Amino acid sequence: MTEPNKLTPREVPDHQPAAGGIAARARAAATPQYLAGLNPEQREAVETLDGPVLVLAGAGTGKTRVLTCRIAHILSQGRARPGEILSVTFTNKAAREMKLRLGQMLGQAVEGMPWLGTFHSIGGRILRTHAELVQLKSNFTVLDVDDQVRLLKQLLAAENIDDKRWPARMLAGLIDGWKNRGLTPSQVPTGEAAVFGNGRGGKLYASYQERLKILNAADFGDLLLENIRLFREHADVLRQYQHRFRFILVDEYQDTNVAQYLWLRLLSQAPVKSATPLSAIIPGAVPSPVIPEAAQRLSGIHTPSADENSETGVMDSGLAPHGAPRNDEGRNVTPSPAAPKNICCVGDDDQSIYGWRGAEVDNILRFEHDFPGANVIRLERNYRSTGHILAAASHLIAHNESRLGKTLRTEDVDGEKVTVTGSWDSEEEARAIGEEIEELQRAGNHLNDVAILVRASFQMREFEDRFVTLGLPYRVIGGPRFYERAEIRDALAYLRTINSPADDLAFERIVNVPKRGLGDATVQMLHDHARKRRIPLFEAARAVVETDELKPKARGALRQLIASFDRWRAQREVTSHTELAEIVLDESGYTDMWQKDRSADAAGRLDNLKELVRSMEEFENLQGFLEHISLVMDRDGGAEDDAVSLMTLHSAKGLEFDNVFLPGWEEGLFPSQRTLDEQGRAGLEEERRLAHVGLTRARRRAKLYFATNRRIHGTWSTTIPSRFLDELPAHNVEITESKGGAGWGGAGGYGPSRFDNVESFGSSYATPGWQRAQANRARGREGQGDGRQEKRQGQARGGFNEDQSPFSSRGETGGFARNKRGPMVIEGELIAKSTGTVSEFSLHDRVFHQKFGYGNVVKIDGNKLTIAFEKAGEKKVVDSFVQRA
DNA sequence: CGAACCTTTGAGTTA
DNA sequence: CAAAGGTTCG
Repeated sequence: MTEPNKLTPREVPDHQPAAGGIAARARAAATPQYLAGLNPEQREAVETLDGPVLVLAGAGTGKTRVLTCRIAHILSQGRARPGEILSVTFTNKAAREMKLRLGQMLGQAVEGMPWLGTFHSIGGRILRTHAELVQLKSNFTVLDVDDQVRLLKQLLAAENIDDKRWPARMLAGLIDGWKNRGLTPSQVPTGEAAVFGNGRGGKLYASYQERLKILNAADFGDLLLENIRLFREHADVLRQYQHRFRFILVDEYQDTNVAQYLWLRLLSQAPVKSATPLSAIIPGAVPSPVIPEAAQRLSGIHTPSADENSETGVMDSGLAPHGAPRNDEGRNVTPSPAAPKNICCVGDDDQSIYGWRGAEVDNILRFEHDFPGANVIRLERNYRSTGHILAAASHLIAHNESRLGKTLRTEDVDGEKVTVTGSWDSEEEARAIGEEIEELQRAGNHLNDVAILVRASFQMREFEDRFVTLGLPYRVIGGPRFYERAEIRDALAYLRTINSPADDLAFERIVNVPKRGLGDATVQMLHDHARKRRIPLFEAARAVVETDELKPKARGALRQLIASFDRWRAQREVTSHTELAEIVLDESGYTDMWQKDRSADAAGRLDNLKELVRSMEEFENLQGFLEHISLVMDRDGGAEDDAVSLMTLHSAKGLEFDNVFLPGWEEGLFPSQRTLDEQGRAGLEEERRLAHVGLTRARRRAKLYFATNRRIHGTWSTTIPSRFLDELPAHNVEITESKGGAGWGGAGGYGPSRFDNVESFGSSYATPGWQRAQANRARGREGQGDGRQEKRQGQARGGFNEDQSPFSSRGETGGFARNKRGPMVIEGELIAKSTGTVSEFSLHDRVFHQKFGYGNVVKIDGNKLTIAFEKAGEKKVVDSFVQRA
């Protein structure tokens, strides 16, 4: 959660004190400066240090600010030392942001907060300290999803389970889900354990955990689950931490899952004086109602909601999942031996968007129950968005039933209305947005103040293509994590194999990368060998090369590989770890492999490898590097240049921009059909919260889009506008025509007209537009054949009659691609945009492009080049985007 | 063993 | 449509 990356005048009431120097700290004794800029609610949230506090902080209300000020307050009041404050966030980015702000606030007075970090990094850290107690060694490896799946595949094979019918990925998902809910193998409800592999799911989970211990490895879920197990089984260790953490702060509390909840609950309990059975604190420790509750949920048995609404004050949907009975007596109302610690959770139930990852909105809805005597403080003053945007967002989210209810206020001007624009298809949508961005740019806006937020990442491509053509700089935020990229994982696998010869997964990953002629057959026989003698793969390999079981070729290659590793391990003693990494990548032929690779991303991969080596410098040694890499490595930043940000709605949480474009508001895509199918009404509400998050990212302009046709799985289908558009308050919304060429709308389109019936916004399905759309969809189903034809049909349906359409008379004789609309306009735009300067490239030049790879120039038009790419085909690109190859 | 070709399946969000 | 998995042939 990163709050303002930029302070606007509107945020004056929320203004950050200047970095606190000595003077600032001297004054802190009187009215600390960090308190001065806070509004009364914020101040209450900062100053209420004792007992449990829940801060319900709506979007843009200064959540991060409250958290950091609170820490500053605790420290300056002398209530705790930095090492006695546990402060957890979800992302590294949020943790970094808080550290940064704290540093600014307190000067260098604080060396740093050792226990400020993500759930996973802190969990991992605690686990390493007590690794032996959970059958691990302190240098255990954190597995990524890839390793997990490969391990599970092996287990499936061992059990003779057909991995077609029972994919390893599915099992990985199930196990992950169980871990998210804090369930060890023995605690998984039998019914649930049986759903996989003809009843063998539970068994597989158990053997997976066993294998992890043998490999000295933990997966992400273990970082918390094993922590919980540690605390449960070793009360003395738990007590030690309970004692240490005098204050606990939790960011994004609405996103916590059951495991995180249990973990927090364990830690937030004051030290237990008498021998209180842990089961009194942790329901999961003994058979307890909480697990069955979750079990019912997953197995699809929805128990009708008991009427506990009056108790909790939560408006319950009456439908699962959130409406499931709460079993308060079982869960945590058990009288505690001591009052809960000073725990402060900050969150916003309206921004809970990680239900699919196991987050329990219930955690925040139920806070007052869990922590009796809790102070609940609402932050409702929004310092971010204009009136219209805030009104639209509030009205939308008001359609949700499961919420605590907040009313965001702003003192800002109304500003521009939220716009809704319909386009013919996703291409036109991208074109329209591209144009609007250029317009904003011309009006003096920085591209850094512009973001496009999509529901699903596949939507990004169209924008990227468009921006490349326009020469509009952009950056994709999120995307695959740095350490998830193949080349990084490969490099790490080499280092892991050096560091821990028992890491079979790592060895297996690189044994034939680059190709050494050690294929499946060889690996299989190594496996057999290893299993028979109960030794790691690497040792098996060492043994096997001494026999003649392998063909000479494979034997030689394997022998050489083993010799290399022996050499590297020896060098480890005398070389720095960064140098070693370079040597390894070099001598293994790995960098060579990519240098020879002619594909578009090869250059980028080599860069990533360099970046990896560079990042190693921050660590003491190889060991330390490997311990943290999987938890700490983040996406590459590079936010220096002025560029449009492109990301998913999920990764936009915590950010804000002056101008926010929200494309793809169509049924099926947003709200996502899959969420609806899987989660029903709760899913719809989560999607709506996502919409709310999207809107509230905008400071000054929020622009929504929907397209009538979209390519799904490669085929075009007709779509209908999202119901969320119907749920916007008409007063704050303006319907505009798509600018990306002749509009299709007019009297016949459902764009404008669906908002004619101004007062009927609440009853979505009654609007004329909705009905038309429904009818349209029904017809659209008839002929789903050739996409192009589909489009033409749709065009007629969309409401053109021949006279209205500027292109209809031209038909297909105009000499333009049939499915390209308004090519003249585009051409004109291109020419107009052309700088006129003669390109430094000439025909047939061989060039390289970051995204498309190698190609030849086939046409030059000012600074616009048409290039035939070897892989990507022919594309029109601005010359500054390519370099001579 | 591995490249080349063919078939199938799947595109939702992530620490 | 694209990636991933399977099959075939050199």
